[in-house]
Amino acid sequence: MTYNLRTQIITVATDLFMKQGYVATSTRQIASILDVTQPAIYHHFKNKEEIFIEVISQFAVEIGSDLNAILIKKQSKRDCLTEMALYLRDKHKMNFTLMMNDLQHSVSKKTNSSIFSVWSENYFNPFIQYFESIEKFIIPELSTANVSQHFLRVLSSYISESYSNDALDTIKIEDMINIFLRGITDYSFNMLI
Amino acid sequence: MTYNLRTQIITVATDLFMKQGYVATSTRQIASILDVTQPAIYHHFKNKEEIFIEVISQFAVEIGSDLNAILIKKQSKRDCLTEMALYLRDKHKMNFTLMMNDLQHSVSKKTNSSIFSVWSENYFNPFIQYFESIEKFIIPELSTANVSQHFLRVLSSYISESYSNDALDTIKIEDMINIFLRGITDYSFNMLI
DNA sequence: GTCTATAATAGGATAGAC
DNA sequence: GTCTATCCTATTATAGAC
Repeated sequence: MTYNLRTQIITVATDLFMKQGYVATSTRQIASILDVTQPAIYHHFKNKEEIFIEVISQFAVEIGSDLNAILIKKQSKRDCLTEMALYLRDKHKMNFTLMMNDLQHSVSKKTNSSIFSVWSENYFNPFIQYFESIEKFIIPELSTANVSQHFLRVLSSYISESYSNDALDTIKIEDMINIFLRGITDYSFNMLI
Repeated sequence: MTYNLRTQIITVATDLFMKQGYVATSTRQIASILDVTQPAIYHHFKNKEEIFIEVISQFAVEIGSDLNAILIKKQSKRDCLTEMALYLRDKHKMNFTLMMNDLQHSVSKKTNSSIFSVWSENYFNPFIQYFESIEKFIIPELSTANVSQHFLRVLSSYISESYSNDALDTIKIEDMINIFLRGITDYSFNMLI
C-alpha cells in the first residue's frame, strides 16, 4: 500500500499548508490523514520546517512555470494579468499575509530566507516581467518591482477563505484589476485634485 | 500601586493584540508585563476572549470617533483619504487579515460577530461615508461598500510589521492611494484595452 | 484581589522495540 | 520503516489558601 510515504506526506502537507497555513497545520493532522502515526513522519523529514521547505520548493516551481506559460500566450495585456491573477487565486490558496507571518514567527531565519528566495523567483519575477512589458506608468517614480509587489499585495487580500465574511459582498478579481489599472475615479477627478 | 488591574490589563492587552495579534498574545505575557501572576487576570475577566472583546470595543470607538473627525475637516478629497489611511496605519497596527483569521479560527461565533459589528460601525462606515461623497466612480457597477472594502483590504496589506521584508522596498501609502485613485496605467492604455 | 499549585490540552520531537 | 511510549514545552483555565 504505502508506496512512498515521503511523497504522500508532501502531497497532503501541500494541501493543508495551502488551506490552513503552516502553523495551523500539525504533524499529527498530516499523519492522521495518511493513517500513520505522527512519529512516522520523522523518519522522512528532520522536522516540520523541512516539510515546509520541500512543499514550497516543489509548489513554487510549478507556479513559476505556469505563470511563465501564461506570460507568453498571445492575448491582450489585461487578459494576461487577469489570467495570472485567477491562476494564483485558484492554485495557491494560501494567503500571502498569513504565509509571511508564519515565515517570520515560526521558522528559522535560514528557512525564511530560503523560502523567500524561491517565492521571489517563481511568484514575483513573472509579474516583474509582465509589468516591464507595459511602457507607461502613470506614476513614473514607481519601479516595476514596486508595482509588482503592490499588485501581489492586493491580490493576496483576495486569496483567502479566512478573510471572507458573510456580511460583506466582495468584488470580483476582474473588478479589482480594473481598479488597479484605471483607478476608481473619473479622469476629471484626477485633474482636479 | 495597582490602581486598577482591570484597566491595566486592557491597556497592555490592547498594545500586544495590535502588535502581535490575538492568538500570538498569551495571558502569561500580559500578566508578566504587569508583574502579576497569570491567574490574577481571571479575577477580572472570564477568559481571554472577554479581554479581546473589551479591547476591541474600546479601541474601535476611539478609531471611529477620530475617523469621523477627519471626515469633517476642510481639505481636499485626496488629502482626506490620505489622512484616514495614515491614521489607521499608525493607530491600528494590527493587520486586518491576521485579525480576521484569528476571529474565524480562535474565538467563538458569538464573539466573532460581536467584534465584526463593532469593527463595521467604526472602521468601515467612515469610509463608506467618504466614498459616498465622491460622485463618479469609473466602474459604475461598484457600490460605495465595494470600494470601501477594497480600499481597506489594500490598506491592510500596508499595515503590518510582519509583512515587511528587508529584501523588498515597499511603496509609500501616498503612492498606494495614487494607484487606487488613478490606476497604474496611462489613460491611453485604458482606451486601448 | 492576588497568590501557589495544578489540571487539561495540544503541539513538536526522540528512544527504542519490532 | 513504522510502531508504542514518552518527553518537553506552551497554552488556557480552575481550586483553594491567604
